[in-house]
Amino acid sequence: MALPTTTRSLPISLMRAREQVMAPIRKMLANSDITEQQWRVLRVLSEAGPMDATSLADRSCLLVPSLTRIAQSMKTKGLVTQEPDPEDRRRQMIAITNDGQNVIDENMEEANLIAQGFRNKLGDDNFEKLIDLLNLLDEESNK
Amino acid sequence: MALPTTTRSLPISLMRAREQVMAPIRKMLANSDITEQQWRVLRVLSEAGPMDATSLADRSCLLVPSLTRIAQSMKTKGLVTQEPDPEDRRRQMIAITNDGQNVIDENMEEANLIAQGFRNKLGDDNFEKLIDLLNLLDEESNK
DNA sequence: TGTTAATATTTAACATATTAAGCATATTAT
DNA sequence: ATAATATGCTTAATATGTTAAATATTAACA
Repeated sequence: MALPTTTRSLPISLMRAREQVMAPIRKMLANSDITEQQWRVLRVLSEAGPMDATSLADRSCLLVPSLTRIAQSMKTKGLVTQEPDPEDRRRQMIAITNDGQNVIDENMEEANLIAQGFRNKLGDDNFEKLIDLLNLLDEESNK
Repeated sequence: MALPTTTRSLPISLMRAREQVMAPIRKMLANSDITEQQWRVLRVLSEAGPMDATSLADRSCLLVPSLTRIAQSMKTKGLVTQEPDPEDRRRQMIAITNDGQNVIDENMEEANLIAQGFRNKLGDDNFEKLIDLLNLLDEESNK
């Protein structure tokens, strides 16, 4: 057992890969003083428009309690607004503001370059294959 | 843009896959009242023997400040010991205890079954290919 | 209509992630 | 030897992850 088994461990490899992919994104976002989670929230709202907290959490890959806090701090920063749905006052509708959209606009180009960099690193075929396999892990067994 | 781009986003796919892979492991460990991070620490110590905190953090995929507190709580639980290296008293040597090894022994079989489940889900070739691609993301560009 | 169940969100409590600062010990250069 | 630097770890501060409990609203229904 000369070489550590962690090199061939799926959880470990996933974790390390995620670190590598996230690092340049976090670095980019530090200039705008937002976290990667806040970035995801902004991107979802920018692409899909206002939505309720549960849907937003789901699409942003956040747990609902995390989103609650993130939305609060983003409201304070003026990046999003939040108000109850008149149809169902349990629902909190969250929307991006102009300032929030500006953060998107200021960073999207670089974000695309970063994504392209990883694609180039693997090659197009491998890149697509990787995403297919990752998505395959995320299917069905969610019972 | 009918379908969300997040399905083909590498960071998002990595995150979701990691969630799916970790979920059953966390569930298993809840019975032993330890976290997945503590599990990683125990496994590294069990496989590689006592080592200093920085090496342990690196091999456990933890940041050093996180390891500091995790080691503290694991000492409290009696899972590990910690004492300064006589050769260099800046270094803290951390070792697994018998109780810690018992946690490994009690869970390893099920852990292997969980890992095997994901391997079966993808198929052997895809599983190896996936790990290769993930490891490829984690190379070189670490400048 | 009043009670119960379900839904949507928030709060709480504890653990980790991340970055920066602080501290003690070692090393290096002069 | 000693001041400057580097190293290894801890502490601190803020943010998120995770699970459970609490709150508010709506739906179901006897």
